[in-house]
Amino acid sequence: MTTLIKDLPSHIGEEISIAGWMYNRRSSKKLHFLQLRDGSGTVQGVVVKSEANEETWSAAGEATMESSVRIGGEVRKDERSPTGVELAVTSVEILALAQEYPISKKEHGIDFLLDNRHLWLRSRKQCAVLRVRARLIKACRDFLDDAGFTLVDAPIFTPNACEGTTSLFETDYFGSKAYLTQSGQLYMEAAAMALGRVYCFGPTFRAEKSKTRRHLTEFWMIEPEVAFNDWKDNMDLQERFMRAIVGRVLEECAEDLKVLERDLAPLEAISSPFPRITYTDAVATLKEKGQEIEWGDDFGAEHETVLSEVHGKPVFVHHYPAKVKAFYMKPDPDNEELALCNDLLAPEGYGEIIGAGQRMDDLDMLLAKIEEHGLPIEPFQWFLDLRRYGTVPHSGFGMGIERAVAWVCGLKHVRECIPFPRTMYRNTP
RNA sequence: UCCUCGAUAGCUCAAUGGUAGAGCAACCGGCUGUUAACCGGUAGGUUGUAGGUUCGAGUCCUACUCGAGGAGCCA
Repeated sequence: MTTLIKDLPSHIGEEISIAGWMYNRRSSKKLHFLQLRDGSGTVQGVVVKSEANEETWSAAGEATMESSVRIGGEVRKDERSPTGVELAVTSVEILALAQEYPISKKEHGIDFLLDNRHLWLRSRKQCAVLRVRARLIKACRDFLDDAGFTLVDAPIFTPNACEGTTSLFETDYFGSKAYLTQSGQLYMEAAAMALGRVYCFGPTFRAEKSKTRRHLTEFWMIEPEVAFNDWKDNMDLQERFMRAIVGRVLEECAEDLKVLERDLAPLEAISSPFPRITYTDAVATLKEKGQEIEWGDDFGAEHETVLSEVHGKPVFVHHYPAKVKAFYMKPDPDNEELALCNDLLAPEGYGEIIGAGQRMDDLDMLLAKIEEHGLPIEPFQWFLDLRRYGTVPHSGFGMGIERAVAWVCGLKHVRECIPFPRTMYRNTP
């Protein structure tokens, strides 16, 4: 019978057994302090030479860092322990003696840590990030499921680009070309015409040679799409969505955020309404702040940082120039130069975590846009069918999971927000 | 693709052009309560690769390889 470390406080005074790994040991002549972890938590096991049998004492001294062990002992209350309990060890069984462990207690460089990502995952902070990621994903899905959305999985192999401009990973598909998806959105538009409210959640691939703290070549994106929602309904949905998921993480991951030393104030600020500014006003604000930008330019990373710093909470920027956005964005009927789209910029310099828009629902205009962007018509025939058979206004958005996790956890780089990051120069381990 | 920076012990880093060093990890010893434990000792090196300058190169020069940060693009 194995007890989880996290459950130890409810077993005080009992003789129990735990199974896990020894992540550190501190020893003196007559004492071993075994630092143990099992994935659910950590606890200190104390072996006293005068009280332990010889076998237990020597096994405790022989276990190397990260050896897997089964430890038996009595759970004791102890005020010196951070968790309030420790284990008075009566038996130590070494399941597998670990070789010299590469990751030491001192600091390491990022290159070494990424080379040893498979081992780095065992450290306290990385475990906390993975738990926050899992909770955040669950919060996303729960929110959408409860709001009447149906999960619809989009294909990973696709015959064509969703957005023409970005580069795709090309694969051989039985002699012809196929690409790894860069968005499930077009397929969600089809699904929304069937089920009304839908979303997909899956991996996304971009072959862009981006080398920044906000980019991965493989990342996860959640993409809701809603029939009959206009661009404004869409922003309302995003705001409720963000509030729900960040709120859930604040509630359920307090311990992990503490381990990550996350300042909670910027996260708690999401409870008040998010500012909504037009692209045109945003450009004016940037000029006031001394930024170099002209109307019609897309924002750079620094522009996004400056804009989000003005408000200290997520901020919507809407009505971008149609030119800088994808072909499927619906133009504003009052000003065709503008698109009915929005981005959500996270505070603290985390940049764009949501890209959103109302979709082009008019067949002829969509045809014209596809031609304008120099895209082939044939692969898009099925997409055009959606406009031929009962087209409706619809809109949706995509949120990058790693960017959201980076912001929530207060991490500098998205590569720590995914278990095994894929970047331009790294696809191992 | 472009710009900047970097590569020295297993790891993190030092070393004015003049004998390659420290801390951590490992190993041995010491310590009755440690919290990245502490104290003493041992071992550990073709300084990323290939050339060049020099009496002498970890250090200066050239090329290459690998990586990091940023730009563009995006989530």
